[in-house]
Amino acid sequence: MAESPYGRAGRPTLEAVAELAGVSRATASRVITGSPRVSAKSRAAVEAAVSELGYVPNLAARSLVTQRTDAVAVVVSEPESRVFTDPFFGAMIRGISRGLAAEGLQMLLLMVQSPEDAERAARFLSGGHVDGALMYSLHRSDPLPEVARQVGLPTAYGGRPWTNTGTELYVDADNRGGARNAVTYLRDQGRHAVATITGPLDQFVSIDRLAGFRDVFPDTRDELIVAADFTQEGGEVAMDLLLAQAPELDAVFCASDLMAAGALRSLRRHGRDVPGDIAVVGFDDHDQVARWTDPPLTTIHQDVELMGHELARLLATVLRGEPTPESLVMPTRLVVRASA
Amino acid sequence: MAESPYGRAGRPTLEAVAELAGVSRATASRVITGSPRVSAKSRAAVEAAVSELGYVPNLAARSLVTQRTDAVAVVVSEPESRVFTDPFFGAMIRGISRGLAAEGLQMLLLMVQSPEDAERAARFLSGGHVDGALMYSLHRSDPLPEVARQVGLPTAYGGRPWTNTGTELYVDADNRGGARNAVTYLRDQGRHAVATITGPLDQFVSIDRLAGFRDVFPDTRDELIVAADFTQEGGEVAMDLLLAQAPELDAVFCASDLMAAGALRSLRRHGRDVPGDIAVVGFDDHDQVARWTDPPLTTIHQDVELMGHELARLLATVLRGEPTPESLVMPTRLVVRASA
DNA sequence: GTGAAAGCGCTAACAA
DNA sequence: TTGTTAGCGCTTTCAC
Repeated sequence: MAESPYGRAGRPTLEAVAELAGVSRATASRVITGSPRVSAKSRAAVEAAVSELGYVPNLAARSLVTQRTDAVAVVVSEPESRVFTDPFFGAMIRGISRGLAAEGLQMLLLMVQSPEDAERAARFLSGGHVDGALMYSLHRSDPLPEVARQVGLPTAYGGRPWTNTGTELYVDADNRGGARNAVTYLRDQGRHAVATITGPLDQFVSIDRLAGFRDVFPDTRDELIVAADFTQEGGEVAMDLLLAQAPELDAVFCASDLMAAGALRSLRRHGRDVPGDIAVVGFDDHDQVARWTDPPLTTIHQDVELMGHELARLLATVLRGEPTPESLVMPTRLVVRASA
Repeated sequence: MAESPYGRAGRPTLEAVAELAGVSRATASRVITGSPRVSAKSRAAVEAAVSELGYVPNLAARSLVTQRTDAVAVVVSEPESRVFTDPFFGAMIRGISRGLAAEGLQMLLLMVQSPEDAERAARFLSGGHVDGALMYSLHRSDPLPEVARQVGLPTAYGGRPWTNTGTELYVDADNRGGARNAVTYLRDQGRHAVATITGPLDQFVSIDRLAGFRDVFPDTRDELIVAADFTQEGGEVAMDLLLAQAPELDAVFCASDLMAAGALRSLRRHGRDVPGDIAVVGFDDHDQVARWTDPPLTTIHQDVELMGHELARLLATVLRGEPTPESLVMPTRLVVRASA
């Protein structure tokens, strides 16, 4: 009796397909991989065999020889509470997902919440299971970019990365320009005691938005600057603090819509009218947030989904071996609603 | 000159480790895989070589021979807009992620939004890249459970699956009991024109919650039952409709907190007092929603994160080859706040 | 255009 | 305890 052309997992192997089609394994492989050097006859026979057997290539075997996996890891190392609360993450993943799909790449989402997770993720990234990685919302102490660099894994970043060899590929929003825009608008409205609620200052996104604020009000005293964590709760607490230590303020620029929503809550609680007493501007322009706050939020618009899409394209370009593309800085714009 | 013990990707192979440690590849492999049949001396030598070289096993090669990947796919086939808006998904993934991590399994999240995505996911699941799959929030027409069944991929479901061979493993909440509880509470409060806003009726979770409602009010007329889509917007529109076609209603049971939040919005717009004119009960008890609505939501509590965790454990048990565990139905309980 | 054969990097018998 | 050997399922020269 002949050797079984079925793998140990019970699924048909290329061997089985070749046998049924009456060709060699090599020819069957050529058909599967879409090589042009196959006769129409062989191709038809192999295709028939594939569908009759329900053959699906064993990806481990393939990637062992090709050294590729056609899969890309997306690393999100942020407390889960934020990932599923802040629309930013969803929009980013949506864009990445679509971009990757368009390039024929499978997206694998790795959520890293703890040092053990980071360890596991590092092993995964190093293990040759993916051709490249996408990382975003990185903090200064995140170890994964260094891991990727060491193992030579092609990586693209959402937001400017902390590692800086000058060769990192990234897609960023014009955070500084956007912030400058927002704060200029407040100033032009005649506000002169303008405060800001920043994100965590171990992220460039926060640093850049604060820099934009300072471009307009370089001499702002410390009482008007409070760092929070991009969450609604954080924004609310920060606003309480601002109100306590600088009661004369007449405007606040929040580095995210969610924090702005929290600030609005605090202001309502304190009986301050928005924008009458205090003007509020956010950053992000998330549909789910900015249009639903009371009053609706004046904010800086950025197209996060597009950023995710471009990020995926950038990495795909690198993976195809094409000349390294340029990093991208995406434009932002002010959207005026009722809060300022 | 000797053959290079470095793989084509430039990373050291087991061969290199073995050579540096002065042992055979087999012994090196034993150390890596944690076999006890190795002398302390060899073990030390191999471990030293591993860390000196920064060796990481090639997972494709390993899984080609072991037929395992130690990775599990989590399939979420729901419009992305819901996935990142409804806290349910985040909580579930968080629980799964922790459960899988505790079992030493890598989680791979596959988001399926379109038929092409489903196609790609099907190929991925069939390709031997994962040892098992977790699927939840399934609709009747989702093709992936059947794919998993056909290729014999161990799978566990969040919520009762539509495929029914009697052998499916699942973790579900006591949806019917919870709904019954909620509606009984409303009846006991003296409400007699009780309406309900259901989820999509191609999901068991919606069917079961509606069944619980009917357990208490079997003769409810059609005007008091409106199907929505689990979103806040859907809940709002559904409430508008209810108000129009059954203006006498004095209570409404919503099959999710998000829909309840939408209903509250509609009621406020129509100038109806909650709970004075109309009592509202939700389902889920999401921290991020139920405690923040105005008024805070009376709702049915379920521990979604725990469900995710148990789901992961169930699958891990199967993957270890242990006797198939029992499916789980998790308890729910009524949490009374201000809306009813 | 096609097949034979080599080998990707690893684990797991089987011997020693 | 250790090494030798035989593959896992696939792609890809290299001849024909």
